Amino acid sequence: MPEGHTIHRLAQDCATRFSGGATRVSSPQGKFSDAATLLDGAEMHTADAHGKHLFLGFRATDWIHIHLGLFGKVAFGDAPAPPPTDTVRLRLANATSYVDLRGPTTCALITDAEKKAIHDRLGPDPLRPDADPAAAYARIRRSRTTIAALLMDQKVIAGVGNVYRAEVLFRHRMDPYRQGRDVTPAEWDVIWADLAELMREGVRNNRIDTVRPEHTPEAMGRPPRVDDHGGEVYVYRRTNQPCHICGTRISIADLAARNLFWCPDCQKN
DNA sequence: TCCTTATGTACAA
DNA sequence: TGTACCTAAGGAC
Repeated sequence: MPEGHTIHRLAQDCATRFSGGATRVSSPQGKFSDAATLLDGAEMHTADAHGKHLFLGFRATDWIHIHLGLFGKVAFGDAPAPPPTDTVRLRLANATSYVDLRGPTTCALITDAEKKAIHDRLGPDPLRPDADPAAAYARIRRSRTTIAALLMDQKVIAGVGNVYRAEVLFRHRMDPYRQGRDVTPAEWDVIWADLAELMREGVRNNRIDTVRPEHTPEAMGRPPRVDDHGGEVYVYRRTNQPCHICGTRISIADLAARNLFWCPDCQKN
């Protein structure tokens, strides 16, 4: 479930389980073997997240840079760690815990300078305390690109993925095809604040829930949603199902090679 | 057993 | 814009 909230939660859990003390580092699958050998036995002193990027700090200037991509998965467990399967790209283990990383787009050993370059090319992350929403709006306000595409652009805002994109636009009744330059400062302020709150809750619960209390299945007298992504949502992956608010069937479209979901009746502005 | 799908990104043309 | 990459689950046969 790799949107930004997943990565921040991952950073927290890595810090809880592995900071302080030696960490065994290995790459059963092999693609990270050389770096794993260099780091094996060192202490993981920092776990930092920016958008969908995770950085695990070892020694003075060594970082493991992880990006889950679309398929990457992480599994934590308590010691003793079972024999790894042959798809485990990275395993960290200590006396009490282990974590296995599979299928990431990126798992690489990088330097401080390379880490900084990644931060520099990413937009503000609503989950980071240093994030400046004005920096995101500065790009949005002069763009003719649709707000749906801008929200997915990690240079504009870091950490938002396809679920949060669809859901935040629905929550503010915004037409996904509206051009960035037609989004007002007041509208952006509200969207940013809402994203920050939704994503913080996502970190807490390790899942995405976006449905307001008055629209929950219990409040609306409908059956609870069952979806393997785990959360309760308005439009994401609800193609042709009735909108929770107005009953119109949810639309799907292809936008920049990703699925876009929205209610054509509620989101006309 | 094969095919499809997925919450993502980078690079080539 | 198209394609490659990484993995696993679910459904069709």
